[in-house]
Amino acid sequence: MRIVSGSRPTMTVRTRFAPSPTGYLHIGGARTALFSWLYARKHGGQFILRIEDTDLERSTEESVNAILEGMTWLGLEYDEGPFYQTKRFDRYAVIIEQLIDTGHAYKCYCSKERLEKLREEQMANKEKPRYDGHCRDGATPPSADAPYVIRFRNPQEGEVVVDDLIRGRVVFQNTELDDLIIARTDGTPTYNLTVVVDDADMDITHVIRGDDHLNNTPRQINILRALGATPPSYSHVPMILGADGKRLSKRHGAVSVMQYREEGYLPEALLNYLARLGWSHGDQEIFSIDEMIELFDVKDVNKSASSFNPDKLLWLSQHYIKESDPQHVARHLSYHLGRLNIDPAPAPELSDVVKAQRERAKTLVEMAANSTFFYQDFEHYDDKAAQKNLTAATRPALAQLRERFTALPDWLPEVIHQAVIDTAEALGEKLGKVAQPLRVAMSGGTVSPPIDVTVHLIGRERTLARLDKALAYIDSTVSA
RNA sequence: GCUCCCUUCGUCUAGUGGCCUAGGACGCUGGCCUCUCACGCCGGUAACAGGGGUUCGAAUCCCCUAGGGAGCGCCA
Repeated sequence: MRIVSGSRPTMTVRTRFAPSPTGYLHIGGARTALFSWLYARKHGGQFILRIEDTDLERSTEESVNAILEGMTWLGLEYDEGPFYQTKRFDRYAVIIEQLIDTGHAYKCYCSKERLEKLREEQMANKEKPRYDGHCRDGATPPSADAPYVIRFRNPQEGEVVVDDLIRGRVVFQNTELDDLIIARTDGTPTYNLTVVVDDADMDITHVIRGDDHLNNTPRQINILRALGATPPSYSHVPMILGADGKRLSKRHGAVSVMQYREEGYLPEALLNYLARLGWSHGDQEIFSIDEMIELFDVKDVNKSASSFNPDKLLWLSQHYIKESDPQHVARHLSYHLGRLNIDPAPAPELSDVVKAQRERAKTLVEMAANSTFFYQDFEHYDDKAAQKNLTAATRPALAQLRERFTALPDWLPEVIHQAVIDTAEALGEKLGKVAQPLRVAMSGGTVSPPIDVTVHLIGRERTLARLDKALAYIDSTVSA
């Protein structure tokens, strides 16, 4: 017998993301979710969110919330769900009963001790550890109330062919598969059963998931067939490695999606990065969400694992900060300013600050940190900056700037710019000799947007006050 | 150990027998621009894991080797 998985072209595409709530939404899961979401969107189908919480020991509500929060931040909205498997136990029980009735499943009374011993022996004999079918052909209960699990009676002959959309044709011999447990001693169903029942019940047409599930696929197809259901199409996406080529873990830095928000990334930057990790469309690097939906195809996903490259993400981050609508960036930036206890409500307009800063920040965290002086007076000058720029030699320039600024008819960048140039010319100095001291007086340090833009944004009143402060500072250090 | 999967610059990748003395991007790097920091622009660096075939011709097809990974749970 040959069992082949295939797609059902006549049905509308329905994909799902099915995380188990045992932690936050991580990068790998987010990419799988993204691919599933893109595929559904591209084909005008539905994307379903299903929480696989059958492991009562490890599943937590906090994890569920963290996953939901991550999905929301990324903008991966689902059309149905979230469905919780723990709320479907009755349904699984019916299916398990059905499998027993049709002879596709049986009660197994083997003790954990026996199984453990069996496994050890097989390992010692260099065999693949697997269930030996002890109870497969009718076991007599050790006692009337003996505990038992339910096992799926896997075919012992033939092969299962998985026509994976990413890996191509993968063939498994049924002789390699053993009779897996589908219901625990306490009656609760296990993963391989619930995933199959749900995918069938929810009419999932395309299963896109991590390739750690590839080896489970033939078992799931066998259960599906026993149920008389048509297997969905499968796509197993390779895993994401850390920058060192090792499995991604906490020590590689951020693995949680929400941590990227904390670190100042725009969701579209992360999405673009994740999309390009394993998937490509020619030489194109930048994809808007709409372009991804239009161009994505699971067939174009690579077969090999890829390493996470923080530098490239940073590049994309800067790209989106630079190219996105300033209002949009401002909304995300205000979150980070809030974390610095800065209220961007008073002047200057935050989107104007974004326009001034967007070419010199790779993340919103960086932009927020470099923008504090627009909203708050700084306490101290940077030592080196002050030593070099706030001196007796630069005092005349600052004094003259104060005079000219006071007299300006309009407070506009062009006019301010001209005033700085005029000051330099009047003193016979190069522009930098005037602009840089002014910059330090305005920002407390040596880095800021173009000086005219900076001064303009700070506003006349505060500009004059900061010039006064700088002049006083010079006087105090010179006389000291 | 067994089964399954993977292998192009440091990294992400293009490439589906001739367009490849292998293209793009990130990074690194030389230069230009410049009021700081940046942005931008121009240039450079660097790869088909190894070995056998098939073919007039192979990064592309086949085989072997090596390396990496996943699975083998009353986890998902």
